[in-house]
Amino acid sequence: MPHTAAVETEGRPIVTVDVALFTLLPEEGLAIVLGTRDRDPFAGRPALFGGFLRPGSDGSATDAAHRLLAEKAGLADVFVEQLMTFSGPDRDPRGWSVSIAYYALVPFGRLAEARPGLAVWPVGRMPPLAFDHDRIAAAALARLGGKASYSTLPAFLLPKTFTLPELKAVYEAVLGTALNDSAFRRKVMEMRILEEVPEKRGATAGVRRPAQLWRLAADRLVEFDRTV
Amino acid sequence: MPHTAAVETEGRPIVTVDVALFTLLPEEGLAIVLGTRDRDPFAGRPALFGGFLRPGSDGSATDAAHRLLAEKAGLADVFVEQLMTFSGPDRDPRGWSVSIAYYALVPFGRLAEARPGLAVWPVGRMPPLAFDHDRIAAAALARLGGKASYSTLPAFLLPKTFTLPELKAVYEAVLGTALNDSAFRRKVMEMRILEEVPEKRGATAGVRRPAQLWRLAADRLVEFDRTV
DNA sequence: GCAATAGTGTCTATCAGACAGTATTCG
DNA sequence: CGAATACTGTCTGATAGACACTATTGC
Repeated sequence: MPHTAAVETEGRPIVTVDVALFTLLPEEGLAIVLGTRDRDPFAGRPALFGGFLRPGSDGSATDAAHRLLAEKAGLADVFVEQLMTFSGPDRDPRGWSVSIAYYALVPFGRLAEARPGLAVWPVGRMPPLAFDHDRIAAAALARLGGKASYSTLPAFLLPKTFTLPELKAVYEAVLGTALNDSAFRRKVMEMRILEEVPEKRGATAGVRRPAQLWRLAADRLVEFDRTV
Repeated sequence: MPHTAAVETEGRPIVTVDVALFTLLPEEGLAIVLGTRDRDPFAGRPALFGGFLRPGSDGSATDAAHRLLAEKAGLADVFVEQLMTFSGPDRDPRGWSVSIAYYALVPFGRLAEARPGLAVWPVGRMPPLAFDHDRIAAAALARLGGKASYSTLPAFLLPKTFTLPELKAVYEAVLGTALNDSAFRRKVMEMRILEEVPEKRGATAGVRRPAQLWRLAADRLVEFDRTV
């Protein structure tokens, strides 16, 4: 007789996975990318990319997060990290529910390949979202801001190669504060988190000196023992 | 027909809450407090304090964590914080499962009021645990060590009132490294996280000067913008 | 050469670690 | 008074911020 006999099958909560996707707008800074609820509850409302966990086809909640980003945002190979899990009787009108929440970061340029119809809002003026997604988005933003200063997290909002002024700008956008230029360069160089790309970014429109291109030395998120 | 098939096609995963409880042993430092599985799977094996989430009676997963600590460890009013959520088809032999994991901290003295029969193991030599609880315990330890240096977290391993040498010792135990005495005192004082208790701890056994007693100024966890 | 941005060098203030020195208790 | 631990003061080295300075491009 299998162990499963003892498993309680009544009274299990709804289990969903919800992903708060962020990008960096060239002008307006950090922004959230949202889908639209296509059915009740909250039909028509902007929402995180979410859906039911599918035991059987999903290998883990993280797999589900990637699947949902592919299905609902049209994006594959995006940086995803677990945020935390929200739960309770009232957060979903369909019943007692658990949401395993994730945040994800995508470079602005990659939105061209995303599903059409996504909404992008600067994080300062987000619309009201479905369910308790406002709360999840706020928690994701807080985590982003907290983790940015001691990790390579903000770099995942940039394309694979980037210049130091671009890297500094994205740290400033996520941290919400200006950084000292020479100190930033010094620390980033001392921490050896970057690899030089043998190429420079030529002057774009205006008149300026082209900047050295770099890429992350490690493909994964790296945490520092100090601050940028 | 095996029950597992029904479980997985039924569409909702098993949802449990598991709590890794830590304490501070007077001699051996940081230790984990474990229960014993009283039924299959893993009957007789040491395990975190865990059980099924109970929608209907639990108001949230955090409520469930407190309930499980009360039921299985006999402890109420313990510091509890969400760690992260583990999931997958193989982590529980009963089927595809989600575990919302928490860590909890209790002063050693309070174990006197706990349920008898709990096992306490220094974190350096933990036995093999049921399910994937080893992995959860390792993640909890990593989080503890990471968060200790910029928060009041370690203080929740001490009784309500404590001396500065005791506070320094618990930071050292959790961080696994020695701290500079005068720098520690300076920083703790500058951060104003402590309130003086108008009392001193008299010499216990040996010969020594009694130390000033303090308590946390805030009842909740406080995070710093620097390191201790 | 000028404008504009990229990148460097250096001074200084701040903060953490080292450690000597003082304080307070018990026996 | 000596031993032991609690606590303080001060020196020094490391690090971050400020900011002036140099470098490299387009026009």
